[in-house]
Parts: sequence; structure tokens; C-alpha cells
Amino acid sequence: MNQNARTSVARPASLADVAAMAGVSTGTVSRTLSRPEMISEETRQRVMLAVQKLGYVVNGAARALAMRRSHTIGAVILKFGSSNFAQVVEGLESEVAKKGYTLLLSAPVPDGKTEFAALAAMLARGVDAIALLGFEGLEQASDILSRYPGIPHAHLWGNPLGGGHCIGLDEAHNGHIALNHVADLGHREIGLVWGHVQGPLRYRSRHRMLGVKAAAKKRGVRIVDAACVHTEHGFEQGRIAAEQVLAARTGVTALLCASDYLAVGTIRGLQQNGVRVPEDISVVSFNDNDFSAYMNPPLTTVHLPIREVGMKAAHYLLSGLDEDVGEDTYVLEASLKVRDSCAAVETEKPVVRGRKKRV
Amino acid sequence: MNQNARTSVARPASLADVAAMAGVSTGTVSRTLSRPEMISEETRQRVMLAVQKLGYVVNGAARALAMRRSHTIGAVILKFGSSNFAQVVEGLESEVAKKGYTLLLSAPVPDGKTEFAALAAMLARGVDAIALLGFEGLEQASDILSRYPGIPHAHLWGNPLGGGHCIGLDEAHNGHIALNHVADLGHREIGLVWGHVQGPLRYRSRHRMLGVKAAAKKRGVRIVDAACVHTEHGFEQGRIAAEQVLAARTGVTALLCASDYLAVGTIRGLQQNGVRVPEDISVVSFNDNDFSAYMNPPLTTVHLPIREVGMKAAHYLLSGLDEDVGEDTYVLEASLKVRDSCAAVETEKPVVRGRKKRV
DNA sequence: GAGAACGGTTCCGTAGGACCG
DNA sequence: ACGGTCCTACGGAACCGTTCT
Repeated sequence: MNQNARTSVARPASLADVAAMAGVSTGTVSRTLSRPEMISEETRQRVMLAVQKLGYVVNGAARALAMRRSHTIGAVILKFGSSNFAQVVEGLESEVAKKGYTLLLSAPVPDGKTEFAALAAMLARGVDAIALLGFEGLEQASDILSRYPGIPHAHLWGNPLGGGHCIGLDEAHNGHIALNHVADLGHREIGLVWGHVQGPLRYRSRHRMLGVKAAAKKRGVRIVDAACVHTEHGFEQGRIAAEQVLAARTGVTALLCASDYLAVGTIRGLQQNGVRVPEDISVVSFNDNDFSAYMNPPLTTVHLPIREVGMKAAHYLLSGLDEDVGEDTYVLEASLKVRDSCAAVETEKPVVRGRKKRV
Repeated sequence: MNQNARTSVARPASLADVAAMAGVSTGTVSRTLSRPEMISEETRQRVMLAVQKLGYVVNGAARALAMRRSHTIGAVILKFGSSNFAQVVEGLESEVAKKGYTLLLSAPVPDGKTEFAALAAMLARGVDAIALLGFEGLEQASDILSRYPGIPHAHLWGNPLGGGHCIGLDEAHNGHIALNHVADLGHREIGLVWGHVQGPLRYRSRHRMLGVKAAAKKRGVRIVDAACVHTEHGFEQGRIAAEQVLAARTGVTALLCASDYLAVGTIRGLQQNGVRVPEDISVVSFNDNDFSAYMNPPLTTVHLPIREVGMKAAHYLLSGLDEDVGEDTYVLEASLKVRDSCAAVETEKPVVRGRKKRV
């Protein structure tokens, strides 16, 4: 029919090739593949046979161009490996995959510029929706996104209070949970091993700390300044922090750590200096990573629904694809996992409660 | 010029819009953007101005269709969250991003069927290259891939001995490394906490074990059958395995664990039963996860270049895009990290070597 | 079933200026 | 000063493979 026989081996079969072989038009083939119920049994057979023989498979680019939909969802992720964002991605992927969507992944190293370039690049590739993780300059991102009015987007781990399209946690409440637990166990003087709270969008750290402080005030717990250290999240940073706290000789009976990474490092630092956990100092943290239940001692920690954030985001984005849902924000629930790293004050033995609820 | 003024707000600007505004042809605009050196200073200015004003950004689908290249690399990953594949992905992403490529991610739950559907779907989307992680049915994958002769592909964590396009490790050698260490420290009777080794492509587990056994024979170390358990990788599985080993009362002085996950669980199980590590039983494992140095005790483990596998794969795939490199396989080097979970036999105190080399 | 989008890229051709003898 | 050649910058149009009217 046309001149595509010039190279019979090279190019993969196209719709036209199938149509020619089956003796129908390209439109018919297209419909046979996408809405087979509209095609008569007989021609469908013929078309399918041709498809088989030629090993035809749709060209995603052409399809995306014609449909103005790529069936692709972009995820721009800052600090991929250094935190538990991988789990969020897993949640995202598993849910969008169910609807035939695929994740397009970008993990730029944030410097106030490349992350936005990455976002723009993602958009240029024609993603149908976009998920942002760990962004600190949300306004700037919104700027870019506003140029694509039809593209749903979600800000994961964002500030649920500070604008729309956020899937996040009530960090102040999380702070309450942790502090109430140490207060319940009789601790009256505590320290903090925390992330940084300064900067435009250190939202999570800051609000979680605010929650801790508010609860402390209410419960009559004193947060000893000299036993507070602000650092980056990480095992080693936790270890160093522990030594700093110890050096301050404040006599606090408990330490709140902003993440399990910090907590594990902190506990290690404590133990290296002969301080027992929880007999001498109790530790409560946030996250509930996969390893947290298997530490020595197992970590008492505020379980954050990490994977669920990804899944929720997926549903939100997917629904925004069809109907025009207004901007919405979701706050997910955290819950305390009581294990062994936090004991009642003035006791020499670890509290054994919650041993069977380990997960 | 044409009728695209019907909806002045809706559609994003196209190349034609820019061309119209700048008073040039679409070809010129395209060239201005991709090969500016071919365009005269004066018209380039005009074009760029129009691009600015209209907020023009290329349509990825159209570009992919015209160029027959999507600048996208597919990654099909089995068991995303349950292992350290996230790190491999990170390595992959970081390297392909440098060349302007983006990762398309798919993480099907393997059931012998959906994973291949996922692979096929990825190919249909028009990825330029493809990375496979954790595939067990490589032949079947090759079947599908062979229908796309131009698409470079790599099998990560594959068997470097068993065919091409593999980026992997010499697992037998890794087994040697671990066993030699326990042998050097005087252990003569040891047990194994291992993954399953049966099945078509349990290559890694099997060969690593074969390496251990060969080295054991050479060094006169006895692997006590009753102290060997095969299970899935995971903290909890390790804990259970420890109890099984203990129940067998074999008197082994060291345990080799197939991963740090298993090791952490195993140590936990040991400790819960009053067995000290390494004083009573030593543990050596494989992986060197981020948490491994901060366990109690810190894990002596065979460091696997996880991220590097991803990076190497990226380079391999990228180079296969331009030139036609033949099928090649790479084996990366592992190395022992000596920490505190494995001590010399017949000593009551932990060995302190390697304390300063903690990473 | 025919044919027009969809939005780029790239090949091909040509107008016009520079340069040469 | 003039005709021819080369080169550069650009316009025109075919083409990529689907979908939808």
C-alpha cells in the first residue's frame, strides 16, 4: 500500500501495517484494540490475527500525542535515599499501577534551582499528574504548576494547614502523642534530638516541636535547653548528638528524637558511653521504620503512615484526572507504638508492655 | 493565522504559535531550541522572546513521536520496598538524569505473569532502554526483549556467569569473604541463616552459599546442618530463625546470615534468649545497610556496592543507546566491613578492631 | 473507511550575501 | 563590474503512529 516495505526488518509494525494485513482501516484496528465490543466478531478475529503475526504493540508516544494523555504520573522526589521516601514511592506506584498509570521518577539534588528545573522537565514530558515530595519552596513550585491548569498535583508530606493539594500529617498532634507518653511514664525533665527548625519550609520539624512544647507546658514537663540539639537526620548525627547531650550533664531522664534514624544513633551513642536505655535514659522517636522493632532495645516510636501517604496521594491525583476536584488537603493519622526504649521513670527494669504488639 | 484562537486560554502554546508570533516557520523555532548555533543571532532573539511570552514548552509526546526516542529509561523492579532496591534505583536515576533521561518506574508484584506484562507495558510506552531488577525468569524476559532489537537492557543483580547484559556480583566470592573471616577468627562449627536456594533463579542465594561451602571445606570449617535455616529475608524471619537454631542446641560459635535484615533479626532473637553477640555467638552477614553500623553490636558484614550497581547499569544502558555495544556483563567488587558482631572464638570480650573505620 | 488532527523534527530546497577569479 | 560558486539561514512539507469525527 505504502512504501514501508523498504525496510522489512527494521521498524516495528504500525497500526497501518496491521490494517493492511487484516484488510481493514487503521481506525478499525484502533477500535478493535481499545473497545473491542464495538467491532464485529469476525473482523476482530482477523485483526487480532494480524496483530499476533506482526507482533504489533502500540506506540505510546503516538498514543499520548493523539489522546493528549500519557498515562504517566510524575514524581519529583528530594532526598531519595536519605529518608523513607522510597516507601512513599512504593505506595504511589502500587496504586497508580492499578489504574494503568506508570510513575515517572525524578530525584534531583535540591539546590533551590535544579529541583524546579526537574519539575518543569517532568511537566514538559507530558505527565498527567504530579506528586511532589520533600519540597521546601512550595510557592515557587505552585508558580510552575499554575501554568498547567489541567494537571492535578499533590504535595506529599506538606503542610495540611498551609494551602491545598497536601497529603500530610498533623505534626503538632504527633508531637503531643510522643510527649504525652513520656509524661505518662513520669518523666519531668527531657531533652530533644531534633532536626533543624529554621528556614522557610522546615514545616514538619517546626510544628512537631511546637506540638511537643505545647504538650510539655500542659503536662508540666520541662524541656531542658541544654539537652536539646538540632542537627540533620541520620544515624551518625544521632550518635554525635547523644555525646553532646551527655556532655551537658543535665540529668534529663528522657530524650525525644525527631526520627528513628536519630534515635538509633542516639541510643548507640548513649550505650557507648555506658548509659543504659531505657534504664538510665528513655528514648521516644518518630517514624517506625522497618528496623525499629528490631533494635536493642526495640524503639518506642510514633508510627507514621508513610506508605499510606503515597497511596492516598495516588488516589487524590487519579481522581483529579477525571473530575475536577477542587483543591483539597488530607491529614493522616499517626499512632504510638509502645516498645521498650521508653520506661517509667524511677524504675530499673524496662517496661514490658506492648511486647506482643510488635510489627 | 489558523483557527487556534477559538480558545485563547485553554491549550498550551505550540510550536506553531511561537512561529507565528516570531514570524518564522516551525522548523526555525525547533532549530532555535535544539541547535541554536545554526540560527542567526537576530532571529534567535525574536524566537526566544516569543517563547518567553507564550510560555512555550515542548510537548514530550510529540517530540518522542517525531524523534523515535522518548529520553526515558524503564526500570521494572520486583520487591521494591522489601529490600535495598531503592538504593539501586537511586543510583540509576542519578546517573541517567545527568544525560537528560528520566526513569519510568514499574514495581509489579511478581506472580510469574504480571511482571512480564509490566515489562511489555514499559516497552510499549516507548522507553529507550530498560533495567530489570530482581527478575527470576530471565529467559522469558529475554523473549520479550528480543522483539525490541534496538532497546538496550540490563539485568541488575543478575548472574554474571549466566549470560549477557548483567550487572552483578560474584556471589561465590562474597561467600568466601565471609567464611574466611570467621575462619580467621578461629570458628570451626558454624550455622547459616539463609534465604531459599531452590527454584530457577535463586541464583544469588545459591551461589553465595556454594561459595561459603567451598571455602568452609578448604578452611576446615564445619557447617552444621542442624544449625542451618532457610527462610525469606526480613527482620522477623531472622528472629524466628535464631530461636530455631538455639532450639537445635548445636553449639555452633558463629552464624552466617544472608543479609543484614536477617542478621539484625537473628541477633535480636539471640539476645532475647540471653545469648550474647559476639561473646557467645558471632554473626557475619551481607549487605552493609545504612543501619548496620549502628546496631548493637555493630554488624560485621560484607559490604555490597548496591548503589554502584545502579550507576553502572545506567552507564551501560546509556552507552548502548548510541553505539551498538555487544552484550556485556560486569561484576562489581564487595568488601568486608569488620565491626563488632563477630569476635574471635574463645574470647569473652568483643574484638575492638575496626572501631574507627565505621562508616 | 477516509482523513484530519495531535505537535514536533528533519530533510530538502532555495534566496541571498560573500567571495573568487 | 559581472557571472558563477559556496555557504548560511530559513521556509515548506513530509513524516512519526494514534485517535476521533
